[in-house]
Amino acid sequence: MFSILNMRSIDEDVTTRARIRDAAIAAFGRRGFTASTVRDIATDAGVSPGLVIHHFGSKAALRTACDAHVLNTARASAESSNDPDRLRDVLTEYLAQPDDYARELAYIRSSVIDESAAGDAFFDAYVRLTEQILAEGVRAGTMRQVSDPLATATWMVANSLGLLVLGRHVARSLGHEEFGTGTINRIAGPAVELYTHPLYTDDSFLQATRDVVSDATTGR
Amino acid sequence: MFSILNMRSIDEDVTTRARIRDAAIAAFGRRGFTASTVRDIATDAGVSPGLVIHHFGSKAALRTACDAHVLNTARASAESSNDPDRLRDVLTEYLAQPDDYARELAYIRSSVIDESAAGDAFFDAYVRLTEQILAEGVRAGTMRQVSDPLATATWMVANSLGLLVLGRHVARSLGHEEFGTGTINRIAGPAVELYTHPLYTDDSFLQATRDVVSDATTGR
DNA sequence: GACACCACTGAACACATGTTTAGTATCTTA
DNA sequence: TAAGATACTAAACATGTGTTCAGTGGTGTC
Repeated sequence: MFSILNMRSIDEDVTTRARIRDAAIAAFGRRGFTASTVRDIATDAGVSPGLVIHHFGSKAALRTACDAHVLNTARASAESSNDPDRLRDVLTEYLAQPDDYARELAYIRSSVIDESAAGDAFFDAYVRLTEQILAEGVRAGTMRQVSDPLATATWMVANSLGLLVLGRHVARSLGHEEFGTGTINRIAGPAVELYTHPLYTDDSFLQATRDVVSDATTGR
Repeated sequence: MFSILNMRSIDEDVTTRARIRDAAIAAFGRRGFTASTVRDIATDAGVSPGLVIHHFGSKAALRTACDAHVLNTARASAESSNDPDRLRDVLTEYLAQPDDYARELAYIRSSVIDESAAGDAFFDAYVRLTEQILAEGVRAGTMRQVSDPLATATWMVANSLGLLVLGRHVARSLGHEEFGTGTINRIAGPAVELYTHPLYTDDSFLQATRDVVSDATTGR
């Protein structure tokens, strides 16, 4: 309850306003926006409920401030460098150190789950980033040209974010107490393995899938 | 509001109790458990709020009844046949006809997102099913033996369920109004393509990943 | 026909919610 | 130091919540 407050990932802004915002980020990430109450956030921040409204205007505006602090920061740093060599995959970076970025990850998770303009923007930016990474990989010869870059990038982003959203289940499935470094370490290998060595031994299932899809798309 | 009530996927149980349960399934799937109110469910079912409690005892018990109706049914049918040749991937089947199973899919989505024993059981059962499918594929020669079957199965389940959980984003990313048949048709090909033709042209990234993981696991 | 049982409603209850308000302390600035 | 703004609290308000309760009408049973 207290140990979650001093993580090195969030800058040490000690103003009361920042303390409230950080408590809200933790609450929204833990229980979601609707289930989090202004009173709980105020208690976690050691403050009266009225002060939360005084500083942010409303619970919805508080959420917007949290979005700006977590998501927009992550999104901006993902979009920051135009140099393809230095493209940074922010989410992967966060996921690589899940214990240090636990709050950011939890907040991104809940933003992406419930309807939120900031969550939408994050997902879309992440797809664009992945498209760039794919294109650059092809140019560099490290990746194969895929048939549908946009859909492939979307699928890969859904995979990464799906790991985050379903982290609790993934951890439990692997016998871990909670989602953390151990879970990531166990999953990363097999995931990259699937991207490196094909699961299927021939094209038959791919052909079958394409046949079904084209049947559904053209005639019925 | 009314058209969502007559779908062919849900059996035509016309008792009031069943009408309430179906309205609850729709509400929980649409807005989640916490955000759904007993009053809204009662209104959708054309009934007074008191009757909802009269039939199910409490909102929590109503949820349990919905779990039993949707998740346990799906899970049971996934586990039903012991014959590996007839293993049915229920979620894939649902996802193949997203318009027909919209309510079930939405309900599974929200069950898997928020903490729910039924959602946990569904995920775990789905991992076991995937492990069996992988093992059978290797035996039949259609799939390659992976290095970590449990982690691979967990990752694949997270991918499939991630597609469902993030369906809204996936649809938007592909320019679709909403998540439906069109979205699935566009995604299925590239997804199976990645399972068939490797993304990476050599082992270097896989090796790098394994080095990082083993470093983190052994010494620090 | 009387009785018990059941589905069902409308109103109320107790509590939790986001927000407002009146008032107090604390800080800033001239 | 005086004054005005700002940070902050305690209490109240209005509304929405899950649930309860008293009562009504219908249905089947002896």
